Amino acid sequence: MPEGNIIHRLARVHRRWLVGRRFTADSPQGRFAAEAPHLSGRVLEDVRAHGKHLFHHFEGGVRLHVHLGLFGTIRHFRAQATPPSPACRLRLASPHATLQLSGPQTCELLTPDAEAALRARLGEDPLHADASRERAFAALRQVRAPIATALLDQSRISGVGNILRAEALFLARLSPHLPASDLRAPDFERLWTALRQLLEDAARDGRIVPPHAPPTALTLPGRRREDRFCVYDREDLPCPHCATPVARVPLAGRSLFFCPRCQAPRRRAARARPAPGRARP
DNA sequence: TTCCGATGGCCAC
DNA sequence: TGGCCCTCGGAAC
Repeated sequence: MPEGNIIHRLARVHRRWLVGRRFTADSPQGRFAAEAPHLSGRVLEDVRAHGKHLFHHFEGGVRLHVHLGLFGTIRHFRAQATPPSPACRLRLASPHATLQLSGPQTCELLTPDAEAALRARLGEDPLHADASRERAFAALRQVRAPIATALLDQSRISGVGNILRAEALFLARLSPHLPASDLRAPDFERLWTALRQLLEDAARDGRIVPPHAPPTALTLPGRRREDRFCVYDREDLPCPHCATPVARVPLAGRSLFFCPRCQAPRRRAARARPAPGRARP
């Protein structure tokens, strides 16, 4: 269930916990059986995240690239691991830790050059300390499609998924239908700030909880998932800011959630046209 | 027990 | 734009 925050959290945990250990690798499911021997016996040297992509650097220049897609999960075991599910694509085991990866969209070995080429195709990652907001702004402004569509384009900004898109546009009070090419600098600043805030909080806490989520978020027993969010998955529930029912519309095959009032399209500035039949002074 | 939808992304048309 | 792949939790029966 990954957006960029989850991947960065995984990278941070793996760096702290797994780097320096030597692993054996196998593929209970069999679909990584040909590659697993190339990892076995190698020491993990580093773990990096870029957007939704995770890179494990093993000694000898062997890179494991994982993209969890919509369904992928990584299970961690500090000591005794439970038997892997039949769908477990890759199991990495050391005496102190075991990882079980299942359902990834991508699980492959890369050379350092191939990893660099892949990362070069990705947009700025707001979670990278050296991310360039100027490049991100310029990349978004090249898109004529709605900003909601542009935000999911990983070659523009990397790591934003459907939840972050909805919550960040809401926090920035931007209409999801605004053409990205019409984005103004102050709009982008609010959007970038919202993205960074949501991603950083979620990477630390392990889940996305917007700062202005309804007061029921995470507190009431039996709470529903949608109570965690301001607009995502809250169709017809009141906007936490103005109580207008949250709208849900399909956009490019995904559900888009927004408040029709707080995120109303901005009105075009009225053109200065001289009144008919009246001379200018 | 069965079915459905989901925080992605690729491909064909 | 729609179909498809990957897996699994929870809703529906």
